Amino acid sequence: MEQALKNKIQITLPDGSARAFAAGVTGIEIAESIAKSLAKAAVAVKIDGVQRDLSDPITSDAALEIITLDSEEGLEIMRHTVAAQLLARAVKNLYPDAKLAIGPTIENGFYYDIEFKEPLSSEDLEKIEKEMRKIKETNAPIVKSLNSKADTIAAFKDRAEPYKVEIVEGADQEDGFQLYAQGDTGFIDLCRGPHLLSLKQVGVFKLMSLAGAYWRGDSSKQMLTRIYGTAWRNDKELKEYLHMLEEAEKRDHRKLGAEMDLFHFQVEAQGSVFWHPKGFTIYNQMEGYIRRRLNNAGYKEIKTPQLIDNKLWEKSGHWGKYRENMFVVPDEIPSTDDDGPVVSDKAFEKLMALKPMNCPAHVQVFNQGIKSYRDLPIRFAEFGCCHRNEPHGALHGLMRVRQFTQDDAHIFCREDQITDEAVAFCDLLKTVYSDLGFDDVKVALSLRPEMRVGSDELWDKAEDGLRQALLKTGLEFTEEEGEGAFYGPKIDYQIRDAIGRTWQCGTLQLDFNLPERLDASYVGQDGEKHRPVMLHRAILGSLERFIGVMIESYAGKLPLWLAPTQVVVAPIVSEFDAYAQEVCDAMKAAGIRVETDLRNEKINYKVREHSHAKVPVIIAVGEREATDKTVAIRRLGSDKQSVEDLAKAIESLAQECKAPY
RNA sequence: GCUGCUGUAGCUCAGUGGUAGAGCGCGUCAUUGGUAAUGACGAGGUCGGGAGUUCAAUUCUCCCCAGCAGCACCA
Repeated sequence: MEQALKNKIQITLPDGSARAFAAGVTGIEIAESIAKSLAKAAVAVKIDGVQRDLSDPITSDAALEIITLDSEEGLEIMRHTVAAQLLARAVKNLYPDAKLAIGPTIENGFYYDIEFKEPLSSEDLEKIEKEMRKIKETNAPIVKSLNSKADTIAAFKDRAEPYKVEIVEGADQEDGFQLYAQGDTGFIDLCRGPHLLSLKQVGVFKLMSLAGAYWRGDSSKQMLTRIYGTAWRNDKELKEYLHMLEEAEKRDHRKLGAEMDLFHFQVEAQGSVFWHPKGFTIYNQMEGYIRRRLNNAGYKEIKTPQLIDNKLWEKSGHWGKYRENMFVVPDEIPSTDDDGPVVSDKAFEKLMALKPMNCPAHVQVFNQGIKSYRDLPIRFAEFGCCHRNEPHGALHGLMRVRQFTQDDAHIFCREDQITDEAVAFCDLLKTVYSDLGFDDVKVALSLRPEMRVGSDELWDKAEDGLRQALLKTGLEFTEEEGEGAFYGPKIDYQIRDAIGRTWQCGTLQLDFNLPERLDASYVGQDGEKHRPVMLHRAILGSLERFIGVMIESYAGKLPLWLAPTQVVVAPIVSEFDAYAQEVCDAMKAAGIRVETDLRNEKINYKVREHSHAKVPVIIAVGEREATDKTVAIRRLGSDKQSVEDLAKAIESLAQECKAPY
């Protein structure tokens, strides 16, 4: 009796029901006992919340959940199997010398980092994919074994897999290394699992691209070849995913920027934007909108120098920590002698740098005159144009440039003002994002790192100040231990765009360091000198990048107030050019950005062209409209027209075309 | 910066060891038309830059530059 009890274990299912099984029962056996269909759909189990293989014996009472392919978790496990079993084995079949590194899953797919003797081409990718299909057809069972450290190392040394050896050697466990084999094919892969029971359960997959990636993400280490792939439950899902990728490509701001004639780049100013009239209209609208918001929130706008002597950068600490990202200029008049050097050796004794940040300059403004505790908080805003010497490979359209303008501001305040300032900032940021169409904001509070300046009391106060501010604003947030900057804790804000991608734009950073280094102070109530706390903050981050995000999120169809051309007035026949001009002039007078299209083209052609150019409102005027003093309005994205009285239309459009603030 | 791929007309892209082609756009002319392409004709290119192989290179080889993807870095 006692013996029998010992051999029985209680398995609790997610619905709360419990069943008894013999100790050593496996997940797949339990699934089969519940329903055959469940066993068929099962890909893994969760035992007490931990993912395990269906074939793992369960030896003690446990809460068990069966993971099926329908779930996101199940799909991820399937992708993992495609990477670690199909892709890895296919590569080893075709390239026996290839060295496998790691093959995790990522959003929408997976990759595998592998060292090849020769670089791969896209034809190789097709070859590998073909081989994967062949392997999948074998429906081979996937069998796991548990091994000791020594055995595992020996197995991979035997197979000349140095990366696997390195992984195992670096692991702190001594036992229980999981090796997955496919039947008796001789293929094994090290993996934390779980994996499918057999290749039979694999859905559809496609290899997507090749890229380089450093071993262990370290740029000083070996560059491996990364093969990216995607896998889905069925063809329909794969098709939808590929379609989504196409859509994202269509929204690419670099493409839309060229099509819509907003901006361009050229080699003579790599990484810097040439704004065209239409693009700069958007830029100016954004800047004007933020300026009004900041002004209303008690900020004072300033403008500080572009070129600053390196002495100040030395004091601020940028020279030591940030110099490789700075553009440095000798302060000497260049020689006009064509044969000689442009500047003398001596010129390098006096250097200046284009500012990569505005903060040290803002402290200079703060430091003018004596500040009293009564003056605080002081909020200096600047549309500061910064230059950063970014690695060439990092440059990416408007998203990553070498010259950009921040909607930057620095708040100088007392320690007791941190929370109020942070609350005010969070509120402002929420309002701005909402005005711009971003209501999904992810917030992270980064707390003290190991290496830091400032006392623990100060950090306590600062971290709690930010935490209270977030709670007060009602923004949901996560806390990231150790992720703060050495000079203070920070809040990072990520917005989610129309197709679900996230962008880091806004930030609020406390700084205990810079006021100290640049000797900023105010006179307290006690008549003594005190250090102000400095808050760095931005909402858009960089105007360039944010406009890029707006273009992609709106797929070029910007809100009316931001559209470079808000209205085009097109006569149907040239007889009514004069009326079109009259409509245009009246709208212009009402503050609308409006143009006429008097070209000798059919109305169809004009509608098509301006629709492609993403003009939000097209007004057609012909005989009827001219006679009745009306306009026929057509909105972008609709093929309906509405005929309205001219004066009324101007009034309502003018209202609609206004910025949200 | 690293790895790989790419570079042909304003744009999208064919193509070839023997001096280059399409569509769109652009220009001219005709056409005055009611909501996503009117027609005809025409102009446009040192085939990214440099070197090499060759009788001959846009095509093959090497170097450089730039763009793209990813990595690393980051607003």
